[in-house]
Amino acid sequence: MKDRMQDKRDNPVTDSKPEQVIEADENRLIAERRAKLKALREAGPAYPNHFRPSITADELHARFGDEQHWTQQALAESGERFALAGRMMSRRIMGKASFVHIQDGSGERIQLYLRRDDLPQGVYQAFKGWDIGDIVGAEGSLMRTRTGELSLSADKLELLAKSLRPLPEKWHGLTDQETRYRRRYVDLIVNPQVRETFVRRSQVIRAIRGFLDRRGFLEVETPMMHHIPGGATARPFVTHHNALDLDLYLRVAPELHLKRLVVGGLERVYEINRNFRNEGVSTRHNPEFTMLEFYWAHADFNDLMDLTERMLTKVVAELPDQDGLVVDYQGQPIDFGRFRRLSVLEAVAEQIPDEDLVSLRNRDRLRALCSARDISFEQGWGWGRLLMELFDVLVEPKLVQPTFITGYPVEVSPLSRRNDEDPEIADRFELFIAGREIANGFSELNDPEDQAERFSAQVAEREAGDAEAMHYDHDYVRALEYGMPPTAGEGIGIDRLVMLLTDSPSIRDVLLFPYLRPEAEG
RNA sequence: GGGCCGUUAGCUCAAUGGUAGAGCAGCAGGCUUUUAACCUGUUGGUUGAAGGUUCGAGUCCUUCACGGCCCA
Repeated sequence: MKDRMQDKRDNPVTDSKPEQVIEADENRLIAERRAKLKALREAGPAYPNHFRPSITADELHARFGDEQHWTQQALAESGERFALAGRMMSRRIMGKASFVHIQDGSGERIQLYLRRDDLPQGVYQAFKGWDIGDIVGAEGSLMRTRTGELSLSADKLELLAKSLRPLPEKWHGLTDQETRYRRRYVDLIVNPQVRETFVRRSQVIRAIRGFLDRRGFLEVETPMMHHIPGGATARPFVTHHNALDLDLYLRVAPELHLKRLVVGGLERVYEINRNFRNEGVSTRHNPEFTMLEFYWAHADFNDLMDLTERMLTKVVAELPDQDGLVVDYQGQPIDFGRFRRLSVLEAVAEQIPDEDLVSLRNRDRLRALCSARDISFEQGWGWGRLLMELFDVLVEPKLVQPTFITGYPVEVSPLSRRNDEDPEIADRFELFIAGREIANGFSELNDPEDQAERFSAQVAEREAGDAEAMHYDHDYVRALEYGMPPTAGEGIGIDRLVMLLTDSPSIRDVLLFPYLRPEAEG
């Protein structure tokens, strides 16, 4: 394999004629740049890799940004030299001198001051033929311009990589949503807040890892390809293993594997990774998305709520540039310092004044309430599922501030442990913020016989036509039969959490490459 | 899946059914501290695709593709 790649490399790229590689969306601007590239190739290596920057733009601004201290005179006297490499974002040519803004790997910009007579013979002339978008290297000393802008006065300048495609316009930038998602690389170049969003995403995940690691949780990776999809009620993607001639499912959740690990004695485990669900695409749903799932032996769902509250508070507090625990999301303040707790029944009763905790468990009563609100339901549904339909419509959108909802019916919680006092209720909670489900956790069902019965019930639902119902996982039941310690487990939707913490209205804004239909040919 | 909106130059946007334009970018020239630099000149289009109505379609109609928002 390596050899083949080497062969390709030995084949000089200069042999290919630009005319032969012109693609459908080529235009005059690109053709002009290709002609310049051709001239570069004839003059020597067109894509050199020897220049090494000594500092980044953000470091320079941090060190020398103080205009009072680092005056033009102070900078001139220091005489320190720096090498910078970055993409040319704007250019102002004034005869024999020019100003250029470059943007480097730090994401920041810094101005270069170029004078023909300061640069080696011919370099300034060559520079005038370069383009915005080209990546350049410059070396020189710092100065401050008349208007006070920190700039590098360059006496060495070199083209490091030619850009063939014009960047979006400097003032309006790139605003077309489709192009921004399809060409995320361009979006990242020209829209600084995109970079900030993904830096923040990384910080959130790092903070979560740190929080769990400090508490003795072990990060693990479990299979993405499952023989039996399980761990969530969702339609899976199907793929095929050729050599084994076997259909496999992309996982909808890592849950059952992680709990096998708890059986095996890894009593605090977590995984932050992708799940795949074969559902619609919207501002809140992407076919692949990132979940944190963690399992904690000798703890229950109440411990999880406490831990989740502490984790989210900590994550928000640790975010750089975050002042306090109140985060603004789409114009509404969200207070990560206060978490409310109430049951599904209480939450629904709050919205329907005439009902109480007893009447809301009556199946016929719930049917009537659904019908009155044009909420469709199926004949086989019990009180639990009917109640959840009401909850989804009446309560969920109103849960703006962080709220733990408890008291989920067992009917909609096939993997949760039953409550000791009320066997129709699961020891489970979900966390809602900004009207969205952020986390789902419960005391795990570790009774293998109960679990076997619930799988059977799910299989019956499948056979009745529910494509989202779970399959029977015999090995998982077998694992439980070896004995799983009492355990609590939880999943947190990382993408949705990051949306909240980056004030992003769409999940696509927190995914570097969100799913889009293929571009039309031609 | 349904409803509404959108797709015009590289980018951001105009254009009563009547010759497709502007700004930026580009190209040529000028300018040795500019800041969306400036000045002069100038190139650039299969108006998302395919049909239809019309003397004439970017504009009206149909279908399709892709996207956005809302709903399921």
